[in-house]
Amino acid sequence: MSGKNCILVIEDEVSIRNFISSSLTANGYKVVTAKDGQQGLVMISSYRPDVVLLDLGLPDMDGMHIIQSVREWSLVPIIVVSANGMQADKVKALDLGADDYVTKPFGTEELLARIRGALRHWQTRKDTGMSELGTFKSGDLMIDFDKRRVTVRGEIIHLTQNEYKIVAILSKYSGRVMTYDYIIKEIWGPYAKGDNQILRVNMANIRRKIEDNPADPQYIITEVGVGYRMCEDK
Amino acid sequence: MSGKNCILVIEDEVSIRNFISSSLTANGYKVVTAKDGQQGLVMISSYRPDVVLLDLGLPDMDGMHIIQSVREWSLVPIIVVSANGMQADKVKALDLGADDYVTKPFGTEELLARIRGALRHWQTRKDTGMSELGTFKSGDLMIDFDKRRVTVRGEIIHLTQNEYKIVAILSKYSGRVMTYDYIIKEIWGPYAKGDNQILRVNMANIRRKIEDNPADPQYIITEVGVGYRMCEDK
DNA sequence: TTGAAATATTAACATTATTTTAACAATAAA
DNA sequence: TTTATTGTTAAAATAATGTTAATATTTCAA
Repeated sequence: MSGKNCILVIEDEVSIRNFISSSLTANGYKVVTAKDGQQGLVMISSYRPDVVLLDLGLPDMDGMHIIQSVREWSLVPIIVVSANGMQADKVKALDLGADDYVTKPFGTEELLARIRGALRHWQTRKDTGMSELGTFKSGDLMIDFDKRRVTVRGEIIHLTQNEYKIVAILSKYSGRVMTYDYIIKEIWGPYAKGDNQILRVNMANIRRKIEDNPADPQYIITEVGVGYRMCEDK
Repeated sequence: MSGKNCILVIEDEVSIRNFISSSLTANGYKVVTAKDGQQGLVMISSYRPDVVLLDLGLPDMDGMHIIQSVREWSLVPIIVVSANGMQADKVKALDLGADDYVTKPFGTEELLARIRGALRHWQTRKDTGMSELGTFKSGDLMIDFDKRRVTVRGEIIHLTQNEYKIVAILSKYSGRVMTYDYIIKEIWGPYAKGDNQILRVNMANIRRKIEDNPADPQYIITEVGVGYRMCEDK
């Protein structure tokens, strides 16, 4: 990795901007900031940051609009910063092409983890021309996409077609939240009914098969109101 | 190696039969004898010896015919005993599937060496299977791609053209799920009808031939909705 | 060439696996 | 607490696969 990774922080509140800025700088990132959407869009195109941290609650411009604009010409990872409880916003942001989100209030560790995740994904997408290798691994869980085989501690786990598809989607984008809607459309097609009951049943079955304690899942985490997230390898 | 190895001696001359029999018994082998071809064939199928010692000059039946008959259903090592000078016979016997030969007169040491060799080959073929390029092995199942020969526990399994192709495809990519579509296109060409009925019938026939319990297959596993998978060697 | 044997294909039905629905329990958010 | 969301279970409905037998088709030897 040559040089520091550059993070653009788009955030109107000075205190939060400073907090993020110093946290990231202290951890070896180069940081640039923008105090509103207008300035943010300009800086994305001029600075070409490696990651964008975007507060959804900006004064001058709807955050969704920024995501949309950027996605018209760039795939730079966008991590959305949203106020707690605004679940609908998270879903919408992810749908529009945001890569991940953190909820206020958040700690440095969480923020750094998300940024690392975004950078890693971005890197592999650039390196391998997507198609992230033939296997996924997280803890004792292993997925061999070539063989279409899932193992936990070496034991072969049998998954049905839909179960496998769900796990495959989640692990392909591990570390990122995949919205219910996205997963459902991916498996049952665009005309599937909006309800996520089937997905819930499938998830229960998957967890029964891959988790030590399905009531306290370690691999697939629920993000209430948003979707599921596969943990990245530790 | 549990218990003694069993050697079947097919030989019409009493003196030679007794000589061989006592030599082998003295060296820890279990020996059964047959005095003609007819009796020999019966004993191979009933006693399942580990090695067959076959005199080519039998009164009732051409030795070549015995080799041929046995090779239709078993790979048990056959050591041919031939009169000196019958070079053409040796070649023909080996072509038909004999494993080795000794020429009369022979000594105990030579005979024992040949038997040990045959047992060793047989054992490694059974144990490590593969090792030799061009073969596949999983459990008791062995496939010799060069000879186009499939055996289960040493017994030769006759597969039809299509059955063999299916097994060959699956074992070539063992451990990986091969989709119905791929297999069908591979065998019946790109314009085969999409239905997999034929494949299902073929699979039923294959399993009846190679599986201990076709209702609970150990070698070829079905991945519902996807395809079939040949188990990797255990 | 013919006819028996082997093989391939088709069709009908049995069996099994998966998906979906529904009712309710547990948990998290407001 | 109250409500919304998610988890869980079991039964019903659906779909996929296995199995058998009858019917073509091919192969091969006389």
